[in-house]
Amino acid sequence: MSTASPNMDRHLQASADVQRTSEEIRDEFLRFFEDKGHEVVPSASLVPEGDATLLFTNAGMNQFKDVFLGSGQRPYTRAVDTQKCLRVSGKHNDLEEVGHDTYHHTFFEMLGNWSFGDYFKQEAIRWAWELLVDQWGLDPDRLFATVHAGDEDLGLDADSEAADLWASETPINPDHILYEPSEENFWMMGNTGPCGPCSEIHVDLRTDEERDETPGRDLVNKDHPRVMEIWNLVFIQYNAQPDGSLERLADQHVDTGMGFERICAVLQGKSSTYDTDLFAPLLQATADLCPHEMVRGYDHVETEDDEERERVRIALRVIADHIRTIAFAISDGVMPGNAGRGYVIRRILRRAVRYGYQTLGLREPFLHRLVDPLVEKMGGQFDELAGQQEYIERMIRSEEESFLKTLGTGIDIFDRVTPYVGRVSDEAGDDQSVEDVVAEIRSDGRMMDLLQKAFVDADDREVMLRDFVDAARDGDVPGQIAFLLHDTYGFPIDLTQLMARERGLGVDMPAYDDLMQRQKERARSAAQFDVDQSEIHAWQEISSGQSSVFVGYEALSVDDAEIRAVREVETEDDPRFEIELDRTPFYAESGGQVGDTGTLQVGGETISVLDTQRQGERIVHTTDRLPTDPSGSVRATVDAERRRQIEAHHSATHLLHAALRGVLGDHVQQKGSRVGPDRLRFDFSHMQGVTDDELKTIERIVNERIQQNISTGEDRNVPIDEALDRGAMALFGEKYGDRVRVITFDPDYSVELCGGTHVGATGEIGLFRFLSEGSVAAGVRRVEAVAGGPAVDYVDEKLDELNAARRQFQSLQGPLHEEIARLQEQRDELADELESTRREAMAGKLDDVIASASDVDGVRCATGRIGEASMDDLQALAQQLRDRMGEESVGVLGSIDSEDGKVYVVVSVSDDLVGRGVKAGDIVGVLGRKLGGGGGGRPQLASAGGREIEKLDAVLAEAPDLVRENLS
RNA sequence: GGGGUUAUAGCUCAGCUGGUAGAGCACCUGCUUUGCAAGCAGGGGGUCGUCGGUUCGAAUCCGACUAACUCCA
Repeated sequence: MSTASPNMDRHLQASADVQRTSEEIRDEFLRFFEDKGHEVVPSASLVPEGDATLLFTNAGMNQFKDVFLGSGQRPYTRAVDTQKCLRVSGKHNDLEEVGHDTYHHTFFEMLGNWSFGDYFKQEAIRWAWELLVDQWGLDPDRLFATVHAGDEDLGLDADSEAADLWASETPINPDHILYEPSEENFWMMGNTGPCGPCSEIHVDLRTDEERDETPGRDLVNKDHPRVMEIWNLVFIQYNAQPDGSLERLADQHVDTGMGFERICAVLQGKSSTYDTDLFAPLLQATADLCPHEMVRGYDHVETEDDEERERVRIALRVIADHIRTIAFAISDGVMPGNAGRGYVIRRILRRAVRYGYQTLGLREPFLHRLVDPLVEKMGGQFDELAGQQEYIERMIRSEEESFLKTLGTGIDIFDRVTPYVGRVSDEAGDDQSVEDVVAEIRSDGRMMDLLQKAFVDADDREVMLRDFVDAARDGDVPGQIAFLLHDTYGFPIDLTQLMARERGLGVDMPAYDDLMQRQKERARSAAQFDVDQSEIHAWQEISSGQSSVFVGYEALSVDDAEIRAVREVETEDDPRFEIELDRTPFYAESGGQVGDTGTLQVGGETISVLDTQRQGERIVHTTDRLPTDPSGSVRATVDAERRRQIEAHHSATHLLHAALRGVLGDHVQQKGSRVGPDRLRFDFSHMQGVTDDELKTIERIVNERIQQNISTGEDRNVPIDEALDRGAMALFGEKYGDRVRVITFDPDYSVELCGGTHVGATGEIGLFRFLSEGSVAAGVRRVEAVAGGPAVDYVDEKLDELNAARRQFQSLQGPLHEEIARLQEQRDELADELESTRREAMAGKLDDVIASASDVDGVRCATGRIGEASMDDLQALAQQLRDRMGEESVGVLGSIDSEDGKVYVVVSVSDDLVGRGVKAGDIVGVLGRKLGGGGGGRPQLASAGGREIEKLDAVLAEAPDLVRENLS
């Protein structure tokens, strides 16, 4: 395989005179269908909009799911697109396999043409053939079409309609039309819902000799690497019912998918997708960065060692594949992190770095340098990539750096452990030598520390050391160490294995796998407990008709609403009730704007609405009770003052968003927001902290816009394309229909897609002030701010505080902060002065103590009571005493801390006496016990304390005798 | 959501079984010196993440919280 010449397959090449580039292929596909009345639709984000069941967009149909389900509509009935897709898990694509073969990818493009209740099988089949054969010149003799063979369980006959159309609409060899079972040729979205038979086009890329030997039709759907599916035409014509039966749909749809990378390989006569021009620049750029002489390029790995060459090529493929995934994911707003989508991307990035590090010797950040060739190749089609190139590069770079750092600590730990493993292994036969090594480990504090972290199961140190030695005797790094490296320090297990191999050692994998298994079980069992404690009752229908119509853009109260449904929700605290109305002025929490509160008046009762939330199509009012008679007319009134404050904050958020982009740059993207009545919070992508100067500028711009009193432009029902053309900012992770609401504050300043409520003109916001700026995740900053009344309150509060502070001064010449600094300096000086006077005073007492020293067997023994003194003071004094008395001396000082009700004693012993074996700790220990406490310390200076204050004098009097005992 | 680890000077980190907080680099002052990561002497700089507990005494032991790293889901 590694010796495969890129030109080997020239005989397969569609038309030798035309070698299409990937850009041309993509473009020709889009144009082909555009000419047939299809709307060219941009790829949806890799982050699925409003679909919690899906981590990443993984098929072309994701963005049209709502159309097939009947819940959404589009202004067109025919569409064509290339969809960015990510497949990083699942049975058909194990991440760890990508790169090892020559055709799997984590990121790929899916070309597709779509019919929403418009054309059906006939056109889909005719056009597919026309594009592949007439335009792209594929050899008809190498093409096969499969159709659904029928399914008894589903009660379906064979799709002879499709088979007949292949025969009548195309000149395909009738022998090449094959019937395949449901598992290959029947498509379902889920257990229920839209589904239908499909028809696949396969191509046979084998040599003529091979084809003569075995007919291609025998190899279709047989996982033959050279006989593969290139296009899947799905005919959605049924709706699967819960009972398993199929109902014919009124609207029939076409959903097709053609793997872009694969068709490029076919049209360029390559045997692998990695040989196409899509990957060539990435592979070459990586090879160019590789410091190894022999790695000149993907097809030029100059070594005689076939295994080594394949290892290098695998690494190149892994990196070329992964950089696409990483860059595209980041461009769609995914941040590498330690949870959810971000964690997936981080893992992929680390896998790429690992291959570069291990196989290609790339020890410096390199991935970010591949963004440039990638943008060069794909930026033309995908603006989000080209537009954010710098941001993507910085993001990847900082992620690479942090991983290399992680690797660094891992290597340090590994290097601390392995020498011991190596030595035990070498001396395995000689028990005495092994014991010597163990003794050395015991005295190596940091090694012991590591072992304790690794061997969490071991009851004591001896068990731990024995387990360590057991593994080491076999020349294995213990699995516990490998697991610690992986689990705690993020050091990949295969790197541990590689480095062990380099040192002639192994890794105890069974032990490692066991620990890994337990970690997984822990996580799983913990997840099971995660059920909501609250019990939700079923909705009780009160009346019927239209429901949950939101009228809150115009009105803040409705007089004659009707209750449609109610239910009870039992929570841990109080019971809560939920009410749905036919129409409501209450805004349900959405787009960061919190839900409205207010009241519902039913009959004579007034019920408080505590919160308003959206549940699917329902607008749900949360209340603390239900009306006695829910059938009456309802007067629904929103807390107008609160709503006004929310609107001020929401409009301010839009002004802020625009100002942030203006000041910091276009890489600023909203990552989340919360708009409440009292403050607003706004998260956005930005790599560094926002400086005080920048905040000031932004704040000033927002306030200028407020003062300009720009009236709010509200356009409902704008086609999404038109809105985007106007430069409206759309958010990742938000679901937008085809018609959207656009909020504009000056068409040149702020245009956003938004469903929230706003002030009539910016002047109503009044005032805008930042409260804080900080980080919430790598690359994401959060600012908090206030607007309107709360902003005025905030400024008032600050001014009051300032004024109160200023009033503290009779006359204030300079600015307040200078005055405070001057006072602080003064205070510090005074404190120093006071402290030194206090110490002097206490030191004065030392004179008396020293003067009254008695002679105990030729040693001067000074005892004294200092009065009130803290432990710290007493220790400092004892130190002084020791210094002043010199050799052949012992000092005993006592003091009382009447506040804490404690008594302290400190004993000092001169160095020469310490040399003779007198220890201050011993003396003080005895004294401490007599005071009802304990004590100890160093031989030179030790302290003790107790609760029995009244015994201090007696204890001090006994001290000389004690010293005498210790002298002997 | 559940584990593990870490938090000590501006930076990188030591500080073992509780007993006066340290090193290297950086910084300041002086001396020496034309070159290379200069040399020598002296100096400043720490609420030991925050709060609470145990203890005569806590950077060290225990608990809670915060933040960072990391694994699993």
